[in-house]
Amino acid sequence: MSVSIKDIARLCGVSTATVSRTLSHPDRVSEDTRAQVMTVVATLGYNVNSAARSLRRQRSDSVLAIVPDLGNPFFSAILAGMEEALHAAGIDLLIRDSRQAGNSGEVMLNHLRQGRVDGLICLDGALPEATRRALAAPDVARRVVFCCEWLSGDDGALFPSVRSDNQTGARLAIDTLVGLGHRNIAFLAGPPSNVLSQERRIGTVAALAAHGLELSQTCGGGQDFGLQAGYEAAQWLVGLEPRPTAVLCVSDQMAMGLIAGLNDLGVSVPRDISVIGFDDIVTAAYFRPALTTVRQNRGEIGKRAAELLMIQVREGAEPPEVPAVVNVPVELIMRSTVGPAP
Amino acid sequence: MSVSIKDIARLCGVSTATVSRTLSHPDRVSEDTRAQVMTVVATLGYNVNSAARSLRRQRSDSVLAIVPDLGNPFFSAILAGMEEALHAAGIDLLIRDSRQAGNSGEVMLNHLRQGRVDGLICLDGALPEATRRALAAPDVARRVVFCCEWLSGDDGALFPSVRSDNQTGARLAIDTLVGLGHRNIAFLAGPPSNVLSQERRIGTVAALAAHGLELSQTCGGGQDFGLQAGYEAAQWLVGLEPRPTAVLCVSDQMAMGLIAGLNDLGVSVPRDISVIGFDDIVTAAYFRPALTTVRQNRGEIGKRAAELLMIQVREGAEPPEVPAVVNVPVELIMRSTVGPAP
DNA sequence: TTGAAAGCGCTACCAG
DNA sequence: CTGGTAGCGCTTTCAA
Repeated sequence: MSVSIKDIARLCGVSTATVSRTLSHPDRVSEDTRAQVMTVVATLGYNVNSAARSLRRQRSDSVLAIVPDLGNPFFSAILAGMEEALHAAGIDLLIRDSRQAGNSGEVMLNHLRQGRVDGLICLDGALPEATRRALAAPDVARRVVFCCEWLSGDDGALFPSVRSDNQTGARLAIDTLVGLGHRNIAFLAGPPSNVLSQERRIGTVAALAAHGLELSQTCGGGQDFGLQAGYEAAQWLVGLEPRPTAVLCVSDQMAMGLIAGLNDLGVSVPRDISVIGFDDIVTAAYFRPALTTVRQNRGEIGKRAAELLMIQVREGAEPPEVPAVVNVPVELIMRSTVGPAP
Repeated sequence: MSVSIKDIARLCGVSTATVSRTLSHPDRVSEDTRAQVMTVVATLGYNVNSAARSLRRQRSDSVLAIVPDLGNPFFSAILAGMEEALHAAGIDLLIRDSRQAGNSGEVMLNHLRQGRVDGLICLDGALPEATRRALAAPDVARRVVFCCEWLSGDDGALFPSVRSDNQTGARLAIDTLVGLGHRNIAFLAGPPSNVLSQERRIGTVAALAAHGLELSQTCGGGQDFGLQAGYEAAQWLVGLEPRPTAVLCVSDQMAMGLIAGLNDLGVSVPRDISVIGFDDIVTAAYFRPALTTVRQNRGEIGKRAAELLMIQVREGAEPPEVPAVVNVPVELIMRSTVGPAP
């Protein structure tokens, strides 16, 4: 068995209460006592037992982030931003891939219900109906924050959320394309029911309308935002009559897959078709042609989501009537996949 | 406060011991009792308190995976493999990015020492000296397994590890290049002190020697295995005299960065220079030209590492004299970045 | 098959 | 500023 506060107390000739106080509230202990206890703690290599502390305190000081696809490098900087903010507050970040465990809903909820984590940061807006319902319970809802994605519909309004300014992102892209003479512009969506697919499409339609244009076509084929889905969309795109001269894609991975697919079909980007992605993942700059894309401020998104959760979870804090929705600004990064309309 | 076994016990007219038994050892309880308890459990929506259970059982049923860079999509399939194996055994997987928290060593160790996790799967072979020493303590060492990377030197022998057959991977690549007429072949390493850089370089040198050739040059510039390091290496490569006609890269990301850099310098892949990567991350197939690479069986690596840890951690199991080293086979995936020597 | 009871390690209350 | 002590929720002997 490893060393406990009892051992420290005995060696210091103080009570366990004093040892505990020294560790948790150093200011409530005399300087001498503190110094002595700290010395012995260091000497014996004592570590608090987190189970005991959690049981007693009725909180775990850790939160769980639910990511829909850890294989998408898009999420890494978001998680880094979260971790940094949480770490500063002494809170631990756990990470799970909701598509991986097989059961996103139960995994999330059980962690919360079993007290393994104090809160949830959910980056997955596509939750099964049963999970959505369970999340809506008041004592659960106040421990949950959404990030990047969110729940559409009435339930969505129950949770604070942090997201990029998706509609503005779409507008930046469309304005640029229209400015280059493109009139026939398509939108490549991910899963049709996904909020990001929908929101960015709405922004696209609105931006086109401002120029007196209509959205040429929307492809919403894929089951995810991945490369393969983009690759397959190339076939669809070249089959369109008249063929669009530009495409806004809902993710960088889809954009890269699309470009690879177009390439294989003998269509050149940007000569024949211009392509814009969304996210600005690291690879985008090294893809050739380098991908023009809407950059999301990923670190900021993660940080804000973590902060929101910490406020929300804090005991005594009355939940605001209307949960906050934070929109994080985006920015268009011009690279080499956009050119003038042919 | 949420519902506890006391509530269940009261409603069922049994003792808390019986409720606990029903939940943890259903077979040690009469069928009637079990049915009744289960019903009430479901009705009240009871969930075990994990802190209490961990405190009492003196184990957490969870393990921590330490990943050197979550932004590298290479790791996702490994984590998926781990999670699957662990989940089947009722064990929870926690994930941390060792480069992110600022302090890889302390983070890892504290989780273990505080009893938050029962074991560690470390994918990072570049640990600070203090951490290496701390890991070597017998009661710590038996709770640690390495995966992908490992500790070089004497400490390394203390830990079981699972890795790809790196030397064979290098040989497959070199044999292919030599077969295509390449005689002047360079190796692009990651951080020079990294075991993967070293091991794959050794395999490269040995394979070349088998053909009566010597390694032309090694570049070991980068601080990581990332795209930027590869991009920068392009400059180095084109400056060599005579210029190599082929390069084996220690990672796919570096290979892609390198190709982008060569592209920007007006050097064509594979016409002027052939490039082979290592890993086969998802993007490799969609990069253009599609990346020829040594595929690692990532799911298998993760699974085996998890299994090894579970055996190792199991109480009562005497640690074997010589910890296991598992070599997982690799495979060369031919795509479009390799051609005949100019 | 079941119940009583001890106790995992820690924190926080209440007295002094 | 410090000590005594109850108790967080659960599991596990030991006895019945």
